[in-house]
Formats: sequence, C-alpha cells, structure tokens
Amino acid sequence: MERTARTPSNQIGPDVLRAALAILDEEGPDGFTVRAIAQRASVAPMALYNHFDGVNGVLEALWIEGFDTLRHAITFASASAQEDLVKAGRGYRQFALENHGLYTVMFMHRFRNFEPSLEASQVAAQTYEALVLNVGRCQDLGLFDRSSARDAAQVIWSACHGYVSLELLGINFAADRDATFELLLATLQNGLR
Amino acid sequence: MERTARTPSNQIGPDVLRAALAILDEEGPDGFTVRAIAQRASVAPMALYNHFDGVNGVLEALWIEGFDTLRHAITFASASAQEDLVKAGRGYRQFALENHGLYTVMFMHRFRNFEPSLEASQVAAQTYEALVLNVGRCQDLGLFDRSSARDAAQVIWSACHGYVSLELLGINFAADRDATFELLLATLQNGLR
DNA sequence: ACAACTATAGAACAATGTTCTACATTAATG
DNA sequence: CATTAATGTAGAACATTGTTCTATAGTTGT
Repeated sequence: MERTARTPSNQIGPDVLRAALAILDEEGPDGFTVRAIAQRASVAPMALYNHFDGVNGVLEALWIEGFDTLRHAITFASASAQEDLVKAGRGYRQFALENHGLYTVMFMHRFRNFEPSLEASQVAAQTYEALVLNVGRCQDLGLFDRSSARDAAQVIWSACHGYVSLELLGINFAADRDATFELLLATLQNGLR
Repeated sequence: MERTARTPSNQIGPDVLRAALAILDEEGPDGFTVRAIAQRASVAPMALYNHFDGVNGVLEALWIEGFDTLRHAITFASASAQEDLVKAGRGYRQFALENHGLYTVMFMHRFRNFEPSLEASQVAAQTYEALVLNVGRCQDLGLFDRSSARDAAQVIWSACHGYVSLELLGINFAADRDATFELLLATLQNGLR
C-alpha cells in the first residue's frame, strides 16, 4: 500500500480522540475498534499505542474528558441556588443527549478490560462534589431539610441519570420527553423539601 | 481430546442459560464468550447455535427472562396501592442487586450486535405496564394528580433505575445505601403528590 | 434392531487487541 | 546545510473472538 503522509506528533492525540468519539456517537460501542479509530483519524493503528495505552488509554482519556465536561455542564453560580439546581438538572440531560458517546463510556457500557484509573475516578468524584455543593447551598437556605446534602445529591443524580439513561436506550415511554423530564425535576424539588 | 458424555437435549437449553448467567454475575460481560459458556455448561460450543441463535439468542433469552422476573418482582396487589408502589420500588432494587447479570443484559451494557427482537421488546413493555397500572391505582385514590400515570411511571422507573444502576457501577456515594434508597422512594412519593 | 436425530470435537474463517519489525519521514542538532 | 535522533507508517504475526462446516458417535424413537 502507498505510504500516506504522516501526521504531526502533537496532532495525533486530539485526532484520535475526536475520531474515537465520532465513532461512539454514530455507531456505539460496536464500531469502537483500534483499526476503525485509526482509519477515521487518518493515522496508523500503532498511534493508539504510541500516544495512549491502547484502547484502554483512549477510553480513559474520554472518561476524564466526559466527567470534566459534565462538571461544567452542571455548575452554575447565580444568586438563586434553587434555580442553579434546576439548571444543573437540565444541563445534565443536555450533556447526555449531546454527548451520547461520552455518556456511553461513563455510564452505559462496560468496555472490555477497561477499569478507570484512580485519577479518573477522582475526576468523577469531583463532578459529584460539584453537585453536592449546589445541594448544600439549597439546604443552607432551608429548601431541603430531610437529609444530608450527599444523600440528596445521590438521589438527584440517580434520578437524572436514570431518566437520560433509559432515554438513550430507547426505553422512554413518555409522550413528551422534555415535559416528563421537567416533571422529574419538579418531583425532586417538591419531594426533597 | 476425549469425547465427553453428551448431555440430554432437553437439558442443554437450561444448562446454557444458567452457565451464561453465572458468568455474567461473576465476571461481567468480559467473560461472556461462546467457549466459556459452553465449557461452564459442560456442553459443546455448537450447542449455542443448535439451541439458540448463537450468542445473541442466549442474550435474547436472558433479556426475556429478566423482564419477566422483574415484572413479578414489582407486582403487588394488596389493599393499599400506595404501599404496593413502595414495595415495587424495593422489589426493583432487590431484583437488580440479586440479578446483576440479568440487569446488565437489560440495562447496563450494549452487547456486540445484539438488539432485542420485537417479541422481547414487548415483554419489556409489559413490565412497564405493570408499573403504570400500579401508579394508576394511586392516581384513582387522588395520591398523584400532577400528571398522567404513564409519565409518573416513567419518572419512578427512571429514579429507581438510576439509583441501582449507579450502585452496581460502584458510583454510589451514599453512606447508607439502603437508607438513601428509602429517601429516594420517599422523595418520589412526596414529590408526585 | 434399526433408523433418525443430534451432541461432540475439531478445523476453518474473518475480525478483534496487541506486539514486533523494517522503513520513511520529520525534527533536532552540530 | 548535513547528519543524527525521534517518531509515524505499513505490515506481518499471535492469541482470542463469533461463526460455520464436517465427520463421528452417542441417544432416541419406532
């Protein structure tokens, strides 16, 4: 085969990640193979081993990128803690719907032999802490008083994750998905009081 | 290799399913291979093709078994609709924790080339209907009046699924997982009113 | 007892992740 | 600018995956 022009070193990493993400978004985990990613990135398969730790390294990078992006998507700091929390809920869902691939890596698929490293787990924990912080602000205002901020945050995250997770799986039976998600947010707000 | 004594036809199906489930429970999707399942069932790999439609056939059988079992786990018909609904929530979680393998097939992993058939999807829908029925009973009693039974059911299912899903993934940060799940159930009850 | 099933072992195939090697291109150094 | 060191590329190679096919032998039903 003809030898293709080689890609500059500092561009291979981002190229591979973008290609891997595009494949995950479009084809799901099935299409996520070393050769497919390399071809899509116009790069040699070996690039995944030179620039990452193979497939798992790519997954780890995506996992971290995912939780970092999610943290930003649910972080608001307006005057109203309660409004911030609602925005966080909507931001959570929007992130999931717009980043199906990342969400798959983070929550919806166990990739072969992949286990997030300690560092990656800490990034995930930081994202959770951002939510706990927000819930804590609501509690300081006396909005939630039934439980600890950590537990309330776990309930909120669970509900949002469950909703978008079933939505992405195609098991959402609601007539109006946007409206039913708002019902979920209202239920949490009302129920945690 | 020595030819092993052959297994009676009518026992191969159940044997394969039990073996597949045991592997999923113990090793997760990684260990779920034709050869591993066959070996665990003391059966030839070909058995998965003679008795099921290959790996996908086994997954389909597990999917149906899973939703059938789940339907029974959340179905109660006592005098109190509200109490039945709480029991359904607890039953949902108990099912997930006790059947990690089945729950993985149903909700937590996209197996390669596997898409549930129409029949399988209908079994899943029936499970959902069991929940809708229960929610409808609560609404008839005036317990929930904010929304349709279908939408309220979707919210409840989402919350429960999200909680146990994160729990099974090891992303549950609650100090007392049982208590926090009860908080979730109470939040739903209180919030949908 | 005989005939029809059907479970078994094993070869074979393409596709997977991964490693290794030879080579060509880029970048750094004198 | 010329030479050297890095590093990206193509391709072979290996074990493992799902799957199909074949020949053989044990089981079942008549």
